[in-house]
Amino acid sequence: MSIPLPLLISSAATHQALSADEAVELAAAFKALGDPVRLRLLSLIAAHEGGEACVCDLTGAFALSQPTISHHLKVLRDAGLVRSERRATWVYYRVRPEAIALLATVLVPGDAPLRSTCPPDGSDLPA
Amino acid sequence: MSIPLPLLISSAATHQALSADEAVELAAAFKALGDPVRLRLLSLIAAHEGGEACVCDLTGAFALSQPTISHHLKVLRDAGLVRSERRATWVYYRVRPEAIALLATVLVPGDAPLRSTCPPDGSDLPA
DNA sequence: GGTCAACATAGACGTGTGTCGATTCCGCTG
DNA sequence: CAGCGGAATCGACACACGTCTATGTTGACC
Repeated sequence: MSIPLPLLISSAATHQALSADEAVELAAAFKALGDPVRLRLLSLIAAHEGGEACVCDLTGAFALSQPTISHHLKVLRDAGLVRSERRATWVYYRVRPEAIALLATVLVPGDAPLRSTCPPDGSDLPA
Repeated sequence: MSIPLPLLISSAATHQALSADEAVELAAAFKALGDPVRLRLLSLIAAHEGGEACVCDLTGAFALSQPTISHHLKVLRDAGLVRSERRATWVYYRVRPEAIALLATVLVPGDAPLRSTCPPDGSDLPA
């Protein structure tokens, strides 16, 4: 009975318009995605074997300097989209799926997905 | 057999890392979402009755000048996230659900959603 | 036709962002 | 300990972005 129309970009909990605070927080994450290099970095990390990649795996994929890649990784990490972990000489980056899933949920409210309609089973986001 | 891990930020069609061209296109859309005012605008439009709102409905929700709101609406329109239509004196804005859904699909590849696992029924994105 | 309201465009200004080269930090290994 | 390679930080610079005021454009109404 709720959800009168293809209601998008809503607060995941209430399915209402975003509050100013929610918007600020979410916009920071989307802003981090708003650069082609960072999108590809995220993609490369996710697609790399084991779901993680060290910086040396990533720098080669771009015609950019190592500090620039490092800067973009920092932006992604500050936005909460990736985690980093030092192991010996190398630093490994890994995607934080909860953060990505939250963004997707905001775009398409969970129990009214656009692409396929599942019977509501009450499952919620992991963590 | 495919999808070794929580594979995110992938090309919707191939489930592989994004190409440079895909990344440029998608980043432009995410960048448009990377501002709190634009996120709230999108949210307000989607939540408004009939799924559309005129500019006069939106300007009152912000402590910003009318030209600034107009500017943000133009950014959203240029990114393909909303449509605008003039009716008499007023211009009505409406969300383009396909565009939003595409972004969500990139974040969480369609047939391996994070939040609920549906039986694959082969349905694809509308339009 | 004149006037008014809704909305868009133009120009200006301060701040933020992406990139670089140079340097520094950290941990391994002779 | 010295040296080396991987990665982060620093400082600088050009450009993009968000906001404003002022002005233009469009359609309705007297």
